[in-house]
Amino acid sequence: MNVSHWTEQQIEELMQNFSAVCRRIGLKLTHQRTEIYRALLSSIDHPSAEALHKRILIRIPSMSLDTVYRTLATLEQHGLIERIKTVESQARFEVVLTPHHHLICCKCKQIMDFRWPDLDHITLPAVVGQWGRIDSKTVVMYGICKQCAETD
Amino acid sequence: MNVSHWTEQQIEELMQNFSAVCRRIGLKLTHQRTEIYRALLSSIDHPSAEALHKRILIRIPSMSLDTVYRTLATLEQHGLIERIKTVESQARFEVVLTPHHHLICCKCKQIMDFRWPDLDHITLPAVVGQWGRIDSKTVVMYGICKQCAETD
DNA sequence: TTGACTGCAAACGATTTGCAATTGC
DNA sequence: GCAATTGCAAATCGTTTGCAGTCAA
Repeated sequence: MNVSHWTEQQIEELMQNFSAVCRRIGLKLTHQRTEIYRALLSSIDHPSAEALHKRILIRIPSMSLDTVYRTLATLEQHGLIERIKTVESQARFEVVLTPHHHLICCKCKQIMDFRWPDLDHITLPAVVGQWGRIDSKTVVMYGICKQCAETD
Repeated sequence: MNVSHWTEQQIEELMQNFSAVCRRIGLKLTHQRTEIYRALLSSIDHPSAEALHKRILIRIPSMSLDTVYRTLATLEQHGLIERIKTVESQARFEVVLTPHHHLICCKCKQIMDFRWPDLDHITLPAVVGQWGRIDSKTVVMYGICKQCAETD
């Protein structure tokens, strides 16, 4: 299950809060749902749906992978968890230009490049240096581009 | 095919350069390979393999999707094109914490969070403001973590 | 009781692979 | 001529969906 951000007691408090929120927004408190949330709370390593499922199976052998996927989607919809932001599933390609960053419009999915030389000059947080060697540093910004905002 | 970063003439120059590089590194200059590269050069919108394939089909109806995938992989291996960096194909989840960024180790695929308050204070490039409304701003850094670097 | 939720199995989309035929060098 | 490359079809992987049974409220 690996180490968590939280102590056992904090986890219990957060689970209480989870129950309260679910009740408030009308999500049924099923065994599966609470266990999926607890497993994610108890994980520090950003597990994938499948990794999370494997962990939960140890405690609840009947848990199905579909339920994990569906529950993660539900919890995400209600803002209880976050999918780590990336370009959608399809990989996209580009000819190598100079280093740059990406603006992604959540509506039209278009990606715009931009440069940000200042970013290369500001000091990185100390933890980054402690972590290891950095090969690339990319900012991904999500938002709504003006065209999409206007055609709303 | 949509607008390109380049003029017709620049594209021809870049194609010349492409041929030279392929010859140098021992990649055969097949019709498909050059057309895939040209199509990508002529695209400004970060197409997916499938999108690129559709475009090429107009000019070369026999082009197979597999070849597009394979060629993109080959060109990427040789550093001629870049796959836009994201977390690998699998989506990963986390409980909502405070805003943070990600360090991803290319070897062990582990993701580490870090905060970077300074980033929130520096001014964004002007183009970003012109583009539209920003909802989120995430830095993804790729590299090799110390553990992996040591066990090498 | 009843609609929300689950498990199962089958479908799905993006990508990769084995293989035989083709092509650049 | 030979190895690299291609097209085809089938396999794979992560994820989603239809459906019938189950369970929280």
